[in-house]
Amino acid sequence: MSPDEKDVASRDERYDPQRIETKWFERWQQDDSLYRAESPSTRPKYYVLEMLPYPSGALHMGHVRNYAIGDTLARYMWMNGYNVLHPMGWDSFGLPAENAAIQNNTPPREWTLRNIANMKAQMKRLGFAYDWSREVTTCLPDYYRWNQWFFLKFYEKGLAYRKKSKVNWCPKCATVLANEQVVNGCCWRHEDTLVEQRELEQWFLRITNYADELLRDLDKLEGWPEKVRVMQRNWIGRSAGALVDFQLGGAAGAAGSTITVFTTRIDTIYGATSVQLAPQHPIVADLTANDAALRAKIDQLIAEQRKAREIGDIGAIEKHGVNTGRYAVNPFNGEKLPIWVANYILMDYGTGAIMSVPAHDERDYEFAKKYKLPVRLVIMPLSSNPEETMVEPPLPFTTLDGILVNSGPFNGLDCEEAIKKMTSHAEEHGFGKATVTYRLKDWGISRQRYWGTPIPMLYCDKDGIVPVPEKDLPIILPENVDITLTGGSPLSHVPEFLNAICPKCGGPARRETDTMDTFIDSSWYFYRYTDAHNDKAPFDGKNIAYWFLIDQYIGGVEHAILHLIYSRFWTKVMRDLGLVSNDEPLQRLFTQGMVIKDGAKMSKSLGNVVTPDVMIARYGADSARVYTLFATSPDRELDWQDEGVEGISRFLARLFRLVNLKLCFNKDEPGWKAPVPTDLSPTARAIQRKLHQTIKRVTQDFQGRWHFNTSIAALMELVNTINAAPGIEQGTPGEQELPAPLRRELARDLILLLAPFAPYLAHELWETLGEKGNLLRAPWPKYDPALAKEDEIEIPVQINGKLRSRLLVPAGANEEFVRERALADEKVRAAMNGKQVAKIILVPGKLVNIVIR
RNA sequence: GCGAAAGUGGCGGAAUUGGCAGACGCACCAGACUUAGGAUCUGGCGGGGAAACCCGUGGGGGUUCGAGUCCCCCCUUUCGCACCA
Repeated sequence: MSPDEKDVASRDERYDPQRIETKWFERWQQDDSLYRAESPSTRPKYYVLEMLPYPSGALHMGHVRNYAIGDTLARYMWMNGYNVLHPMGWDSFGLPAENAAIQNNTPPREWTLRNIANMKAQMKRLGFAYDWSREVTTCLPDYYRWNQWFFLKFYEKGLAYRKKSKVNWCPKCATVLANEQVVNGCCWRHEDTLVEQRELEQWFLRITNYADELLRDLDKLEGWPEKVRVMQRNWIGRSAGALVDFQLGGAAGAAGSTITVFTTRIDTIYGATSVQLAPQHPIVADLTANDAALRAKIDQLIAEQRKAREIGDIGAIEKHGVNTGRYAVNPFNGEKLPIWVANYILMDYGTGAIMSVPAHDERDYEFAKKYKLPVRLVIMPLSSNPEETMVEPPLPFTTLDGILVNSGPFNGLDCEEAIKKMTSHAEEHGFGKATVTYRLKDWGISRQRYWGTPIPMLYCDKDGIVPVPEKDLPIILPENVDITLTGGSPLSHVPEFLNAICPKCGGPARRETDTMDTFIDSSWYFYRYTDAHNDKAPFDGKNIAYWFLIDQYIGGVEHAILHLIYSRFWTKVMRDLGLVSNDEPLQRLFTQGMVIKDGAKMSKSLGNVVTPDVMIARYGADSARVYTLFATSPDRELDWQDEGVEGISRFLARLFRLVNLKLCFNKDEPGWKAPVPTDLSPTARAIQRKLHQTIKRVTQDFQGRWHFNTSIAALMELVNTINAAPGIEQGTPGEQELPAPLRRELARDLILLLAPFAPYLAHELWETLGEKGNLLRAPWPKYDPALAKEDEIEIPVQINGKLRSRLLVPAGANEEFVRERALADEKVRAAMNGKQVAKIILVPGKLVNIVIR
């Protein structure tokens, strides 16, 4: 063989991912119907969705992992005959585009669209099977016009309103944030930037109208991780209790005004020994009107609260307060209680005022001890021993397992009953009522930024707030806006946008110049995928009826209370608008783990970033994809190791050579397409058994826990097993231990099992094998339980629980046989050393344990 | 502080229900082929020991014929919540 010939041969034998992937990439580019979902269709549907990315410029490994999981699942479902909807889009409004525009002097639209083009090319190169005919780009008018349309519907229903209030302001973003976007008092985008409070007039969506339903329906979401459900439950923070009015008394002014407290424990009200106000409580201003010294002390409390918020540990600061010298009257017993202002009372929860019951509340107890306020026991614990009922508990005693004492007419009631009766009592006498408070607040959606959906509202001097008529939608976001100007929203500096005509009176009107929070875009985008080009409506209900619910949603857990609660809210409103009939959008949610390297999140500053482009160039897309699935199970954190990708690349090369050179070296050989004979040699039979066991394992991984790492390990085992077959190296049929039909079956099923994980290589080998049809529509292989079954098994023999020997017995061997073989075993006899058998534990097919004395 | 998840070789990780701990891969060691090897193949690879054996799944106790798996206490890590009245 000349050197030239050798080179040619070695090139063919080598797994060359660049050659293979480029070839298929080009073919797939030419056929945009490959991954198109059928709609309408009578076939069973499967809607699998990964969270759409923000087009930041390039994909990172977290994206690759997320989309590899979804793509693998989508391909598996296709091969199982489902009509799969697997779309992709771009969450493309948002602040980074504006920042980039300022830095690079590129308009946000241009920057964004360029990033989209780049990331879309990366996705295609990675072989992700998306139905691009349904692509959704939220920053384009054909999408955001429906944000505006929805906004008008919300407004008609009273679900969108404008109010002036204290709002979260991020100085770096130069805009308002929703409560959900504030993390530990800081901006979710700028973790070191403390959010300020500003008084602004803003648009809000009434998500609190749905608080109860959002909470209740969490119980229905059985396909969601419990972790996410707990986070949403906490965020909604429902708390049932009562409001009670305390009349203000005292020497000066404001007589007759009241302080309303919120309590969940009205049953302890006879134990109240003070009233505590948040330092920002409005009535505090009256109380301090003539007392500069007191005012100064209260300002100090406010400063302490702010400090605590900065530290991020609100619970850890010392409780501290000041006595105002005034008192309030307990409406149940007429008692005069001193009014204090304290740093542990929060203005943004309940009413910002509480009754302090030291005997039955941790915090009140701590505070009362510090300031020597009286502690009055009003609940006695129930004891299982009736003789001991009246033993005083250690304080504070905070549970509901007790009965009332020192509580006038309510003495003797148990706590639960007392809460009901005392609430009614307060209602009947007009000084209180049952109420429910939530931690969830209405969703503030105004943003003082340019790159977002314009809010379709007008301000007319004569008619006030006027919605833009539906026929005038979309309100187009103007181009060529100078976004560097300060003072108000960027759009307020654009006269041709700002100035409009009032549709009611025809007079001049001003447009709203704030834009919408981008979480609106992602709250309903997955409905748009079902009908992406509809220009009459956001979507057609027919399509929703077929495609919804989304069968599987896959993304990071960081959106547990942002995107995922807004999306649920949006669906419920759409249902009440009659647009959809489902109560929830997502049947199942899967949150994949983060990708880290060297123990830390990949980041430029740490220099530990691995980019998809480099991985593709070095190993190919298949290796990068398979590695992200093999390194660990999808729900866990993935610790990236470059050597690991190397190992996967070697595995794919081994598989390539096995199929290409050893299993189907000659497709014309006689009997190639014949059925697999039943009289296989023991070696061939063992390999056939391994094949069926592998099909079983991989199939079960898809149906169960999605532990694709073990699926891929199973494929490796299969490849190793076949490679170890005697004579497999020989390129001539006569010397093969494995008959041609078995080799064909092995190759075929191996390729099918590989197809969801490594689509490029699978397609290449499918063609090598001479198969014509679309691999994505080829049926998933079925295992034959009879062929998967072992006919001889190894049984460990233990003596007193310690392994002493192993027996090789036929699979169905009866107990007596196994017992005798075990007792006759040489190693066992030696280990028993003539001792007496006390007991023999025999687990059929599993083990023998001989207990000796 | 409260709640959840996790802790297994040098590393990533297997071990669906209590039944042979360490599958699979990486790294490493030895060998083969080779002008060469960062290619490929073969073998080895938890610790101790010459071996028989002994020890070993964060630590301590328990249940069981048998525990990585179940129960109790403790430690560590990650995540969530955190004066929510």
